[in-house]
Amino acid sequence: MGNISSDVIRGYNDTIILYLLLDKPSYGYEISKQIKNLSEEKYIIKETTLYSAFTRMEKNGYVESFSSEENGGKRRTYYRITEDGRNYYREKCAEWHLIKEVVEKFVREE
Amino acid sequence: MGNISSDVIRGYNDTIILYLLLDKPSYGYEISKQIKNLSEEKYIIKETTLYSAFTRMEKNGYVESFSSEENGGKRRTYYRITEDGRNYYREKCAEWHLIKEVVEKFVREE
DNA sequence: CTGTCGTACTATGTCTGTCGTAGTAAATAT
DNA sequence: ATATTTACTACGACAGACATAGTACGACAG
Repeated sequence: MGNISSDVIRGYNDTIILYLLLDKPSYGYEISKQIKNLSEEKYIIKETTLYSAFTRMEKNGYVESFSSEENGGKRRTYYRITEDGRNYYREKCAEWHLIKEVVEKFVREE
Repeated sequence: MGNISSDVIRGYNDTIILYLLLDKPSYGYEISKQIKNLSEEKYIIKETTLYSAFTRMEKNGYVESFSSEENGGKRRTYYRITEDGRNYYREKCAEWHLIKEVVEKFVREE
């Protein structure tokens, strides 16, 4: 339905992913499910978007990856948030409040 | 300070511009001043971003342009919002409420 | 034992919007 | 006379999202 356009969420994909890594490491498929569930199907991140966000954030030092060989199941790449990642997340949260304030001056309510 | 990154405002430039055209036609320089003032300097749109938004939106039929030769001053290109533009603006406002709801599930307050 | 579905990715190339840089030119202020 | 403000246009670069496609393993049904 009233689907979210990629341009409006664009600035927040990293934030959303980092949020889901705050408490424990996770991996692509799980993250994508959590986004879908937490947003109540309102936002479903594209696989390519998600995985390219991981590589980008690893390059920027916001997350680090490790492999799970064990657990019998399929091989997965887990990501763990770093201190830099936590700081970046906090900055993005602060920025969100600013953005909200600004955009709402230009959105007519009714 | 904590300046707004282009990625987060990206999806809203068109909306912001259209908002400022709702009541009367306007032109680049004026729009850019109004964005700056209304946002209390929190968001200053880049000239190139603004003018390319105009051309894009004209192509999409959201605005139409006309020239002011008269008035003695410099030649300006004015833009007037169309019916399609108004509809698009309304859709974007609705989307904003959705986005807000979604993003706030992933932003930690404190 | 075969095929389909769900999981868990990787690779590649395209598109769009923003931005950096630069330049033009008229009007206005100093 | 010169600098600043106004009002754009042109061009090229870049980053993030996306479409499309492909790989590969495990589970489970028929």
